[in-house]
Amino acid sequence: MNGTLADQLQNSLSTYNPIRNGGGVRDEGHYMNGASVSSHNGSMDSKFPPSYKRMAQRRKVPEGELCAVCSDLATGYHYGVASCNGCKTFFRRTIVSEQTFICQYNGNCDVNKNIRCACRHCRFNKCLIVGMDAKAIQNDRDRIGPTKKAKMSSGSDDEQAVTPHRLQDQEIVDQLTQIENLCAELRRRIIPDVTGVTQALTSNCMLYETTDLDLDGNTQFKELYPASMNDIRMWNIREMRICIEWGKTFEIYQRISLFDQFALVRNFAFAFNLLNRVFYSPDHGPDKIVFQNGAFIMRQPQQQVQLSGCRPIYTRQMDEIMIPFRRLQLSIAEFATFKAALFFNPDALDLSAQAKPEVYEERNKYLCALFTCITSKLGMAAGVQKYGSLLMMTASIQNILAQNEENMQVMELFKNWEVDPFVKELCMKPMIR
Amino acid sequence: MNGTLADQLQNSLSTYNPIRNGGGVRDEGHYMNGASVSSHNGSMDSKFPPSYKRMAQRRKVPEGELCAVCSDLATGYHYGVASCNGCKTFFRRTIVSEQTFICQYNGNCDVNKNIRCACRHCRFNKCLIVGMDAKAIQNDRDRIGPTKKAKMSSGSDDEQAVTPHRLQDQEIVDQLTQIENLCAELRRRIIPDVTGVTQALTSNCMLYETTDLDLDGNTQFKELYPASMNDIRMWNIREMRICIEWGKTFEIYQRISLFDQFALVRNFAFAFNLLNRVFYSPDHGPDKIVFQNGAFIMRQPQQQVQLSGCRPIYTRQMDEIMIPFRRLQLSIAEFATFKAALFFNPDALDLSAQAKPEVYEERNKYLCALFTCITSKLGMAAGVQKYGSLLMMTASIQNILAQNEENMQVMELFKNWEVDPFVKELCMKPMIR
DNA sequence: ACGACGAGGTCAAAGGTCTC
DNA sequence: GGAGACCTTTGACCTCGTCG
Repeated sequence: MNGTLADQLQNSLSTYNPIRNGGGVRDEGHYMNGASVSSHNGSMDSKFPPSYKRMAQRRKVPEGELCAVCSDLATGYHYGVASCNGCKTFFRRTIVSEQTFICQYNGNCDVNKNIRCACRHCRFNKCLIVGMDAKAIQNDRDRIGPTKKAKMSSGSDDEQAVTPHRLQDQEIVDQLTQIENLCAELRRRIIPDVTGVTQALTSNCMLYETTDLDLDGNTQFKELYPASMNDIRMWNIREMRICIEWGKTFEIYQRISLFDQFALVRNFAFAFNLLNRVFYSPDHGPDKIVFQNGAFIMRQPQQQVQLSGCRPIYTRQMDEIMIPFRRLQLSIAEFATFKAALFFNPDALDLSAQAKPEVYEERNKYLCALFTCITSKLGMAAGVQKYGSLLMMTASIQNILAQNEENMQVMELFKNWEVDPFVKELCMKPMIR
Repeated sequence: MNGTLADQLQNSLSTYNPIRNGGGVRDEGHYMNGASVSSHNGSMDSKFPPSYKRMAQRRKVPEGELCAVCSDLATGYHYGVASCNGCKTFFRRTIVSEQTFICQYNGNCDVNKNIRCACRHCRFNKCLIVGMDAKAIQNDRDRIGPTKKAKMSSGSDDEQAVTPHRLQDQEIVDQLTQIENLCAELRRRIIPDVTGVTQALTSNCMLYETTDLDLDGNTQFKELYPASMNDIRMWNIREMRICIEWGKTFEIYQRISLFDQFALVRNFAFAFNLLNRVFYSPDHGPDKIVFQNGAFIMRQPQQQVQLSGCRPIYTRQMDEIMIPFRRLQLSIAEFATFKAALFFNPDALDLSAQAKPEVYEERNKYLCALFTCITSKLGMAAGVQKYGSLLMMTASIQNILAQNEENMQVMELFKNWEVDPFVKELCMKPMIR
C-alpha cells in the first residue's frame, strides 16, 4: 500500500512469525503462490529444498505461541500465520464477505486480546501486516481432492478469482497512480508537436509509449536558477500537452463527443498545470515554486516575470495551493485521484447536457475512491477533515484560475507577452460571452 | 458492589451457575442437529444434576426456561445466567455506564416481569444475586452501522458507522439550524441602520431579539413579479446585514480581532447572500430565482437588470448553485452547516497568520459535523458522494463571486449603478492589489 | 490406516441499533 | 432518556479433506 506499511510488514514478519521462517513455508502446491506479499517467503523458497519444507510444515504450533494479530493464545497456523481462533475467523469472514472497514480514529489503533473488537479496520490491517494470506482462503469448499494431480500436471497456476473485487476503490486509485507515474515519465521527454488541440485529442495516447520518445535535456535538473519567461512558457505548454494525454487514458473520456472532451479539458487544463507545478515542486521553503529543471519562481516579483497586472498570482499559488498541499501531506495516490475528481466536472462550461450525468457519476467514482484512499490511512475522524479540506481547496484553485484567465486576457489585450497558440486555444474562453 | 452483595454473589454463583464454569467436555452428539435439540436438552436439564449441565453449555436455553432475574421468558444464557433480553441489556448498560442506583424503599423490592422497571437498584441487585458476571462484559466493539435502514435504502455496499463524536456533531448541527431559523426571522424584519461595517460588527447580535423588531412589509410575499433593481439592492443589503449578525453568533468569531472579523466576513458576505438567495428561493423551475417577497430574476436578461458586462451571472447562479442544490436535496441543517464551514476559511484574504490555525480548526469542526449529518441520513456510500459534491461546489461559488466582484468593479467604473456604501465596504476589495 | 493440522461451518451469546 | 425487541458480529467448537 504505502512505504510505511511495507516496512511494518517486513518487521512484523520476522517479529511475529519466526517459526514459519525457521520451519519453512507450507507445501508450495497448496495455496502459496509466489505472488504473495511477503518477500521473506521467496528467500525461504530459495534456501531450502522442497522436502525440508514439507517436513517442517507439519510442525505443531509451539506451546504458548501467541496470535500474531492480537496476542491471544494461538490455536495454530491460519492463513500462514500463528493466530487465535477469533482472528482466523475474522480474517476469513472479512475476505469472504468483501467488507471494507474504516477506522473511527486515526488508523493506528492497538490490536490486542482485550480490545481486538474495537476497531475492525485496524484489526484487519494487522492481519495483513503480519502476513495473513487472502489467497489461502478457499472459496469453494466442495473441491474434490485434486491436489496431487494438480501438482503433477503443471507448475503454472491458474488463479481465477484470486483477488476479490472488494477493493474496487483501491484499484481505481492504483490505476490512477500508475498513470501519474507515466505522466512523470512523459514530462521528461520531448513531446512531438501538434497542429492544435483537436489533433492532440484525436491522436493515440502517448503515455503508454513514453520510452519511444527521447529525453528532453531542457527538463533535466542542473542547478537552481530564477525562471525566465521561456521556462514558464515551456512548462505551461508541456503540462497542457500532458494534460491531454492524461485525459485520454480515461475510458469514459474516449466515449464522449469531441466537443465535450474539449469542454472538459479546457475547463481543467490550467488547473492540471498549476496543481502539478506546485505539488511536484521540490520543497525549497514556502516562497519558491521550483520546476523540475531547477528554474524557480519566487514570491517576490522578479524582473523576469513582471507583467502589468499579472503579479499576485504566484503568491496565491504558494499560499493557497502549495502550502496547504504540504500541510495536508497528500500522497501521490491521493493527488492523482483528486485531479481525476476535478477533471470530471459536470459544471464545466459548455459541457453538453447529455454528458453531464455521466460526468457526474464519474466524478462520484473518484470522490469515493479518494475518500477510501484517505480514510484507509487516517481513519474516519482525520480522514473526513482531510477529504473536506482538500475538496474545499477547489475554491482557491478556481479563484486562481479565474485570476489567471484575467491575466491572460490582459496579456492578450496589451500584447506584452504573446501567449502560445496551443495554450491560447486550450485555456482561453472566447471574449464574447 | 457492597459486602453483603459479594457474599450473596458467591453463593449464587455456585447455586445458579455451575454450568459456565469449568471447561467440561462437549456434548458428544451433533449439536447442530436442530430436530433433537429441544427434546434432548429438555430431558437432560430435568434429569441430570447441575454438573452434567456443563456438557450442554453450548445448547440453547431449554424451552420455556424463565429469566432468573424477572421470570420473563429467557432468551438464552446471558452473563452466565438464563435471562431475558431486557435483563441482559439492563445489566450490560448498568455496568458499562457505571451507574449506581439507590432504592427508594427498603432495598428488597420484588423484581418480576411486570414491575422489573420499578426499582433499578433492586433489579441490578437481583442480577448480581442470581450470578450475572460482570467479567463477561466485553470492551466496546466497533460500530456496526445502520441495520434496518440499510435494507430500505439503495442496496449499496457496506454501511459503516459514523464517527464516535456523533452526538457532539449533532449538537453543532442543531445549534446552527436554530441560528438559521433566527436568521429567517430577522430576514422579515426592519433592520436598523448602521453607520458602517465596524458598527455592525461591534454592536450586540440582533438575532436573539428579532421579535423586538417590526416586520418589514417589503419582505412579505404578495405576488410574483420581475425584480427591480431596488429589489435586488434591498435584498443584497439585507443579506449582508444578516450575515454579520449571523457571524457574531459564533463564539470563536467574537474572540478574534476586529481585523480578522472583517477579513472573514468580507470573504464570505457575498457568498452568504448568494447561497441564501438560491437556497431559499421557492422552486419555480430552473429558470427563476425568486425572492421572499415575490420578486424574481429570470434566466433571460430582463430590462430591469441589464447592466453592461453583468449579464451572465444569474445564469451561472442558477446552473451552478441553485440547480445543484436542488439535485443534492440539501436539508436546512446541512445547508446551515455548510455555510459555517465556508465562513471559517483559513485562506481568507487578509486573515492574520495567528488566526489561521484557529479558523482552520473551526472549519474542521463544521466539516465533521456536516459529514456526520449527511451520512447519518444517507449512509456511507451515498454520503461520501453528497459531502464531496457539496464541497466541490465551493469552486463554482468562488467562481461566481469572482465574476460578481468583477461586475461590481465594472459598475463602479462606469457608474451605471451606484453600489450601496455598506455593500461596497463589505464586499469590494480595494483596487490596488 | 490414522492422527494431526488447518481449511470451512455452526450457533449461542456477546454487542449494537432502533423504535417506542 | 431508558427499555427491550431485533439485528449483526464474535469465537469456541465442530466436521472434513489432506497430508506424512
